[in-house]
Amino acid sequence: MVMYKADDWKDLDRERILCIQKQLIDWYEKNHRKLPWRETRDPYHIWVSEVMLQQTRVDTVIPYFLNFIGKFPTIEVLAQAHEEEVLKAWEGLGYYSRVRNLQRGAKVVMSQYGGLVPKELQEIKKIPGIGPYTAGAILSIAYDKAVPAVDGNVMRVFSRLFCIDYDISDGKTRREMEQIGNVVVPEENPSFFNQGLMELGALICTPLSPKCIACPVYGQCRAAQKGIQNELPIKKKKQAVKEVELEVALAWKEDKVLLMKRPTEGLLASLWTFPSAVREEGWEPGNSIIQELKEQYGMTVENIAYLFDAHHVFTHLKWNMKVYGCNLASEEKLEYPQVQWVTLDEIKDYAIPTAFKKVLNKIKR
DNA sequence: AACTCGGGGGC
DNA sequence: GCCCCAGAGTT
Repeated sequence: MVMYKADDWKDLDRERILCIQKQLIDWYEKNHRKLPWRETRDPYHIWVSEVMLQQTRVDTVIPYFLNFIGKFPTIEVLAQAHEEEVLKAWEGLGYYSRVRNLQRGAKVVMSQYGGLVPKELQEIKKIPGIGPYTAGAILSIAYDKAVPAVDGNVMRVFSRLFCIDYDISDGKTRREMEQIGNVVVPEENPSFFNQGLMELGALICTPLSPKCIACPVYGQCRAAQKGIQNELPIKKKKQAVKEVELEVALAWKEDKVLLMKRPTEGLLASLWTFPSAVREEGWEPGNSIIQELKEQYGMTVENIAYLFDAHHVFTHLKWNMKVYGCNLASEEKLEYPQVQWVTLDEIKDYAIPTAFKKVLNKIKR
């Protein structure tokens, strides 16, 4: 069932590479989508778009990108912004540690690189949040450097174009693919070439039912020649989803509800949520959250009542949320900055993950 | 090398 | 409801 070895690219002749380069770049020039981050060569704007696109589809990213660039138009502004405001601009995008890395990166560029995104691969990779893919994307798109930018789209295209059956969920496969990228990326217009590969993966060479009939490199595609484009790429790893019961407390004081800032590491790091606790095995309903409020903040719950259920599925985790209304002992003092009483109007200023937005929406109804 | 980290779209 | 989508940091 193996088609070609992954070192098949060594057999690629110059003529074939030139053909793929020309057809892809021509196709990209005629067919690429007009997107906000394609209107600029500002390496910072490219950087922001690439970090967003690492995790989210184009249609979702567009409004976030415009808002983010509007609020933080330069590296300097981002470096000096309050983290709360930065997180708020990322609210709903997910993977919140990435935007904290982005801001860390902005600070590094200001302090170590005179405010300019470095142009050398070795240097740009040192910046927090910039790995092999993002480094290649910024250098090729913003600086016209002939380096590969291998993301999931590109690995899928390569696996089909060259009939490579390596498991793309394996880390070393990406390094193999990067070697291929090094061979095929042109000195002339590496920007359009790399973006062309990714655009092809997004529009034509899609994960399911690829549109080979419209593909500019159909004639060069070894998988299509064999009719096995639907069997590629090979991807083995699958994640199991764990289910947990999460108790959530809606603690009211007059018209205000209690919010808490989550720890700076782990799931939904640094975001604001209602107090919550994973239900302990064998505990009475409600007791886990009562215990959490007591142990973490010295708060005493006077009474508690089950309100409703909500659900949220993460990649590897499902929360079955049990939402409780509760009253705290009246004399509770809040000496923790990570604890706030907030009106439903003020809540818009806090970065709240989608899982808890769902709970919020149920309250408002 | 294995694990962690969100949320959305297609069918 | 079940399937799919990804790249970077950490350990």
